[in-house]
Amino acid sequence: METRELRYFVAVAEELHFGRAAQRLGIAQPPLSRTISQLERRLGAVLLERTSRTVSLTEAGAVLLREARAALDAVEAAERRTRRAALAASGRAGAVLASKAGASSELLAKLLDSYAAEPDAVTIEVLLCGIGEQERLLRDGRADVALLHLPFDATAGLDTEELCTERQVAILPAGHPLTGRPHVHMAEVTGLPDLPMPRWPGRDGKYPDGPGPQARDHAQLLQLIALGRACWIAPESCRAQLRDDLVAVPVLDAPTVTTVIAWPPHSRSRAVAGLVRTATRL
Amino acid sequence: METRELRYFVAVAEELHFGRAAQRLGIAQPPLSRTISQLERRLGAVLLERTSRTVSLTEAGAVLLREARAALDAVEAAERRTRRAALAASGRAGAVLASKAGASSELLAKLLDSYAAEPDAVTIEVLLCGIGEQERLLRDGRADVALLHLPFDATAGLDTEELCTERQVAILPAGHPLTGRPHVHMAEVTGLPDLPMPRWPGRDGKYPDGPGPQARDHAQLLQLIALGRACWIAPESCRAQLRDDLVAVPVLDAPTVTTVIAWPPHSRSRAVAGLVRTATRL
DNA sequence: GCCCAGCGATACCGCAGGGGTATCGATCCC
DNA sequence: GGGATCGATACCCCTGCGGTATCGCTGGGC
Repeated sequence: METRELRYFVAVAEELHFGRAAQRLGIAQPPLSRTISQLERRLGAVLLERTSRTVSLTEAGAVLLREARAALDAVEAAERRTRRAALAASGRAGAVLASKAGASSELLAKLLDSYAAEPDAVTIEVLLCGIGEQERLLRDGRADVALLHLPFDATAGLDTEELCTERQVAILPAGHPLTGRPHVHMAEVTGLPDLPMPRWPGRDGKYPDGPGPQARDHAQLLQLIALGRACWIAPESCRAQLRDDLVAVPVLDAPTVTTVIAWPPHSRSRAVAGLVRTATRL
Repeated sequence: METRELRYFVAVAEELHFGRAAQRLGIAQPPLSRTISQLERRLGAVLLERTSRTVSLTEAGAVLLREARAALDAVEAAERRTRRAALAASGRAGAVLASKAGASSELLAKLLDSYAAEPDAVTIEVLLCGIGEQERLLRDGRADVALLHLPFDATAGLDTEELCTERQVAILPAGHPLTGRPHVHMAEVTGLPDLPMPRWPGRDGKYPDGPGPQARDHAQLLQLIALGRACWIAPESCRAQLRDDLVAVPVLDAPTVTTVIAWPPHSRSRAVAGLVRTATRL
C-alpha cells in the first residue's frame, strides 16, 4: 500500500463524498474513484458502501480509516524528524517541546534553564499548544517531547516520566464569598449556579452543551472569572501567574495533578534523552 | 513520501550497499540510486555518505531508518488489520492473540474459555511466539492483543492491563541437592557452576556469549535441565506443565512476574475490548 | 605504477499507470 | 417525468518508474 492510496482513502472516508474529497486532494473525481476501487480489490475488502446518492464506511473501512491515520502520522513524523535531524546536524534547532499554553510555566522555565546548562545541550524550540493537542504533535513529528498533565491528558502509546504532583485550587473572582475560606470542597465549587465552569472547544472545534460560557484560551478564561461569570479549578502552580483580581483557594478533595514528560516510545533521540534526564533531576 | 521510497531507503540503510539492496528489492541498481537521491533532495537532507567503496548512514539517515521502520510497520498493520476486519465481517477469524510459547498456558486457557462464553465473542486465533516477539507482532498488525510478562517484556508504546502477579521458582533436575530445600535464594541458583543458565538467541538470531548451553525453545530448555546441564528461573505457574524429572523450588528474592494483557493504543477493536474486559475480570 | 574489479552515478529508452476530459447510469427531488 | 447530483466507465496523454548500457572513481594485486 502506498501513502498516496491511504491519503486518498482518508479523504473519501472523512468527506463521505468522492467529489468533495477529490477537490480537497486537488485531483479530479474519476482517478479518485479508480484508486479506491483498486485499493479495495488489492485488500480484498469492501471499504465503502456506495449507493449513487450516499457513501458510507463499512466495518473494514472504519478500521482502515483509523489505521491509515496512524500510518500517515508515522510517515509524516518520519519526514519531519529527518528534516529536523539534518538541521540539528548543521547546527540549527535540536528538538521541539510541546506544552499547554499557560500551564506549568515555572516548571517549563526551570527545565529549559537546567537543560541549557548541560554540556551537550542543543537548542530546544518550545511549542505552546491547546488542550489535548500534545499527543497529536508527538505522533506526527511536529514535536519530540511534551509536558502532559494527568489525569487530563492521555498518555496511551507514549513513554513518560513523572515530574511532580500538585494539588488543585479553585480560581474565583476577588470578593466572592468563598475567597475568605482557607479551603473548599469540590461540591462547593462545581455547584455554584452563578459561577459555572466554562466550556472548552473539543478537537473538532465545537463546544459541548452546558450552562457555562465559552472560552478558547487561558486569557479568555481568566477574564471570564474576573468578570464574575465563571470559576475554574487548576493546579496550584498557576497561582504565580494569577492577576490581582483573582483569588485561588485550595480544593481539598480535587484530584491531584501530575505533570509528566512524555515522548514517542521508539524515538528517544539524544536531545530528548537529555531533556528527560534533566527533567527527572529537577 | 511514499512507502516505496521508505522501503527502498530501509533496504539500502540496512545493507549499506546499493547493489545488494537492489537485489533484495528485486529491482536493478540504477533506479534505486535515483530514488534515494530524489528522496534526499526532497527532504533537503543527506541520508547516506557514499565513497565509491563504502556507504554509511549520516545522523539524519539514522533517524529516518528508525522512523521509516516504524512508519512501514504502521502501514503494514493498516493493511493486515483491514483484511482481518473484512474477514471478521464475513464471519471468519476475529482477532489474533500473541503469547509466549509455553508461558502462562492456564491463564491463556481460562481467558479463551471465559471470553468464548461472552455473548458477543468472536473467534480468537492464538499465535504462540518466541521471547520478545510480541511487541513487533502488535506493531505490524500480525496480532491484535498479546500477553506479556513484566519485567521481561517491554510495554513501551502499548496500552496494558495487569492480570496477575506471581513469584518465581527455580527449575532444577530431579535429584539435585537444592531440590530438597523448601526455598532458595537467587545467589544460590545463579552461582551454580555445574548448572549455568541457558543462552537464548536475540532478535538477530545470534546467541550472546557466556558459559551456558544454547536453547531455542521451551522443550530444549526443559530437556537441558533434565539432562543436568542447566537450570532456569520461571514464574511458578509453569509448575503445572513440568515433567516428572524436573523440580521447582521457590526463589525467595527473585523479582515477581506480572502478566499483563497489551494492545496497540489506538486500535481497540470490539474483539480486543472484549478480551481485555474478560481478562481483567478473571 | 598500472590495470582490473567493484561500486555508485549517469544517460537513455520503453511502458505501466496515474491523471485528465467526456460521458454514462442510477437515484432523488420537484 | 425531467433535471440535478453523484459515482463509474471509456478513452487519451504524459509523467515517472524500471530496465540496459556505460561512465567515473577508488582500492588492491601484481
